[in-house]
Amino acid sequence: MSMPPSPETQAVWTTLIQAADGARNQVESALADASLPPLSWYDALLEIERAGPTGLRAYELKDRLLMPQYGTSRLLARIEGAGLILRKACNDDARGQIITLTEKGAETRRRMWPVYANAMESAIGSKLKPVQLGRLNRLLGKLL
Amino acid sequence: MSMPPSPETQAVWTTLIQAADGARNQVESALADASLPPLSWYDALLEIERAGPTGLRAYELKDRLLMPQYGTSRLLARIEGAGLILRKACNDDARGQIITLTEKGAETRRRMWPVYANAMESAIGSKLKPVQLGRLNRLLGKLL
DNA sequence: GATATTTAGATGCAAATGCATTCAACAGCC
DNA sequence: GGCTGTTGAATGCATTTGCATCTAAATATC
Repeated sequence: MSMPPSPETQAVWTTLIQAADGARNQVESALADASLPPLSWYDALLEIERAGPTGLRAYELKDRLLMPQYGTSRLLARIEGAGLILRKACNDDARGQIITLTEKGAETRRRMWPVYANAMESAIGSKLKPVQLGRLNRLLGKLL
Repeated sequence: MSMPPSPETQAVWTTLIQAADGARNQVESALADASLPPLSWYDALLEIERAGPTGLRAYELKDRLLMPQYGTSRLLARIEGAGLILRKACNDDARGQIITLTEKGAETRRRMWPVYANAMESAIGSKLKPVQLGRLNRLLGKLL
């Protein structure tokens, strides 16, 4: 069934893309200006930290980050290269690997947060009142 | 001044990024599945078409597409390679170029639209009622 | 009118992304 | 056990992006 999009739909499409790109760019440049790694590293580090000392499997990370498999593989390679994570062999599955955070990884994530948080606040929080944030979040949620 | 982002702000950040990426991916794959060029081509072709037979300058396009200069330069090179636009020398500025659409370019844009429109509708229009679209658009607009 | 600054656009190089394929290990089935 | 299909992860190759720089033309300054 092929309904053409209403003008309102088209307007939402445009502002949605622009707002998201704008916000992301602001955050990315804040991190870059502070000589910190990009956003994708933060997301990965956070998930790995959340998994605790047990660590987690690479495919779990890919699921949580909503990333393609090869993207995860390469992201992990870079992050490991920077010494922020460890990849150990997995006992119950010889193909798999267990990923854990190093102390340096935890520390990097901690240093990234204030910069990230600050940029997020100025790109979003400062632009809307709390009630509006709630409404916006509910509406955006329907798109998922 | 460094206010930490409220949980609502963080929630909006997350859903905003996810919703935008999701919508964009749906549109991009719809185009790819139909063996059509990517979204960025559409935006460029549309702007160039709007400029009419007079055409427009490359830097105007960059301003309208909110793209970095080198991105525009290369995008135009690819689109020209596909024979969808013409780049002519500019009379009043020897550095400049005038970009116009070829018939093939116009036709390609026309063929892309239904696919684009359809994906946009299913990613956005079908998920919200008209009133909600209006509200969402107004809220997103505040982020710009 | 010579010199310095800014602007339009391209490009070399490095890094990231997408796609398809690879390899090895696992799981199911006979 | 042997065979088939599936899953976890890596990688070769081409395309795209980002950054910085470059060239040439235009504009401003003196």
